[in-house]
Amino acid sequence: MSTGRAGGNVRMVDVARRAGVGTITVSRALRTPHQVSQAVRERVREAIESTGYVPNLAAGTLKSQRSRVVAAVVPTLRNTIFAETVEGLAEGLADHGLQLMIAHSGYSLEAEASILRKLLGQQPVAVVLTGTRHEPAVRALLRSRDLPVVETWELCDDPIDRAVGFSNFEAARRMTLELAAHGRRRIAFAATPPRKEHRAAQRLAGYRAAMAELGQRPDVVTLDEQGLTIASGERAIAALRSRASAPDAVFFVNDVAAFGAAQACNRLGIAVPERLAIAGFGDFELARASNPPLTTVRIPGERIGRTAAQLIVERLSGDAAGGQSGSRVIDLGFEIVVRDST
Amino acid sequence: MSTGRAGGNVRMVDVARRAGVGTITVSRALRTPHQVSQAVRERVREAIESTGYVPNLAAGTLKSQRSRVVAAVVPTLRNTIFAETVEGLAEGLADHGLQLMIAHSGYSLEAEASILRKLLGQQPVAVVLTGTRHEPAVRALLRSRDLPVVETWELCDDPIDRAVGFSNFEAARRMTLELAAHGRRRIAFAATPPRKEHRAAQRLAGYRAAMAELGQRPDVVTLDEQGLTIASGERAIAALRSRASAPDAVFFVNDVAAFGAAQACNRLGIAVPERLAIAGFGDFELARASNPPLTTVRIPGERIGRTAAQLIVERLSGDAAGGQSGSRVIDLGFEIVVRDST
DNA sequence: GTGAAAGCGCTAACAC
DNA sequence: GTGTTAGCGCTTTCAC
Repeated sequence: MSTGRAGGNVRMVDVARRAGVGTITVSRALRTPHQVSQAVRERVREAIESTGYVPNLAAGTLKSQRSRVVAAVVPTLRNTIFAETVEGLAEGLADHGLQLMIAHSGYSLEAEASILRKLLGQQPVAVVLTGTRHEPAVRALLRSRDLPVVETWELCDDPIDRAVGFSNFEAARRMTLELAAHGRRRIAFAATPPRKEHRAAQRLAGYRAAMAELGQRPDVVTLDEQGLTIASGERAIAALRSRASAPDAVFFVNDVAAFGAAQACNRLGIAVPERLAIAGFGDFELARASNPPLTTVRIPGERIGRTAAQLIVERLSGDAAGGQSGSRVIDLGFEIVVRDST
Repeated sequence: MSTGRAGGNVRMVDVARRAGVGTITVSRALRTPHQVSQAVRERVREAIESTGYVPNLAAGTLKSQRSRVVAAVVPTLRNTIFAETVEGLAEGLADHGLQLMIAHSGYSLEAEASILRKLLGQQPVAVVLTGTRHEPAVRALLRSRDLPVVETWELCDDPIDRAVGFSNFEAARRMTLELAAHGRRRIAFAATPPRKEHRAAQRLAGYRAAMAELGQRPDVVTLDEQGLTIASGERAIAALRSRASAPDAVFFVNDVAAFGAAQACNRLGIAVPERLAIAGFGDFELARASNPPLTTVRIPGERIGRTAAQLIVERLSGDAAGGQSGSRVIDLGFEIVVRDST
């Protein structure tokens, strides 16, 4: 392997020598400038500039037992909604000099566990996970350390440390009741294949709960394995047509599929919302662009990230580990957005 | 700040003691297992398991001057297309035990430079950048080190080290000529606001070149500041209608805006492609889902990432730094996909 | 406000 | 195939 040489081989001593100070002064000028006199600070700044010095964080991390890295695991980056959370998180952290290290698990809990183990080797100061379902080893691993951990996108009675999100169950339940309140009788739910994703499963459960409250039989269509594509929504409509008893509303687990469904209806001459109401989940831009625009559930993707960042910063700067500066679980809520598709 | 204690405080010595070997043997069992006897390897494995040991990479990095981290800077993660590149890259690297550290620049070259400086502190073994336009300081900083650097998404005569991508100029030029070949006379181009993104600027230049070849006057509509949203495409159509001389084709810098344009046409009763042809760029799923489906340029987002990973791995495992195992610039090409919108 | 000495936990180099 | 020794470049601790 080629070298990847440390710090372009300029070391802190080199800067110190050039500035005519000790290394510790350079270190302080960098990390706690207020502890260094104006004049020295300036000399150090110049020395850094002229040498092109970049601190070797590995050394600092090793000595101080504290990196400036936060590790995060998301199912995928391809889904805009996680990307928003990640950007919110990255920005919130960067404001405090923390760097995000992201890995994706492909929705596999096993992958999550093994990735996390690798990430922990980087000595992160905090960990952000997606969801509240993890391998038992993950909880153990994280709890045994004195690390801030934030679980996102779901709520949870017993988080590893903190959780920020909203109730997927409640959101789906409310949307289902909303459809019923608007006079829909046979409300179907278009779900992802079972077990794939806990958040999707919770939405399905919320739908089932609402149907039970309404005294109606649930009617679940399963979307393709392939996942949440526009095409899968189109195929779902095709599947529904070949059924004996047609629903008068379909609630999709995701806006992307709902959009595809609306497109398919347009093509097939199925009047939306007259003959079939369509609802989605996520409030992506697609929902507004759909024809007709989709009724959906708006969820606070970016705010989840920002809030997670804030929790981490608080916990890191707060007094000792357990600083209870708020609840362990933060519910950012959701919003039912009614548009013309229902 | 709370501690974020190293390796859950189990150190390599602890594992070594438990397995009845020296630390170096544990180190080897982890990194080069074939150098350790079967029996010892097994004892070490057990010791690691029972102690819950996680190696402190900071120490290894410090000593070996080589981390297992690759740093990447992308403009944004919100754009699916970069997300694909990032996932391809992450997967390609993970196969070789390398961890990706991503940061986003928000399309700002200054931000890119300052972010990169921070990332370099993490002692990455390689760097991946988006685009080939950077602050001069970035080139200098990277060249002064002996690091594999891959610039992506564009081609370039003089890459910092390696480049993987396709010609945005050529792709746009070819699409424009394609539209002309299909009989379009007044071809407009819907561009992003100037200077924002070099790749978009190159597409505009390709369009202009094609128009010059055709002996026609270019007609450029500028999309909203806000960027590449469906709504911006809709507004572009509105803007075009209020013009004296209407184009008979619009080539959008991006599928998302093109999709919005097609929607707007449907709403306004502008026949696509009869009265107005619409072409996009990117071949996102939206392009296929559009009504009519969009003619567009397909670009190899994920392959760019995979190829970048491969180049990095090659350069790292190859002989000394300069190992010329291929060209410095890899053109993955593009594909004009003709659908019903033109 | 500044410095000197010690050592974080690994791995390279060299024994055996 | 395995162990010993030394030291990576910082930051902590303690002194001034």
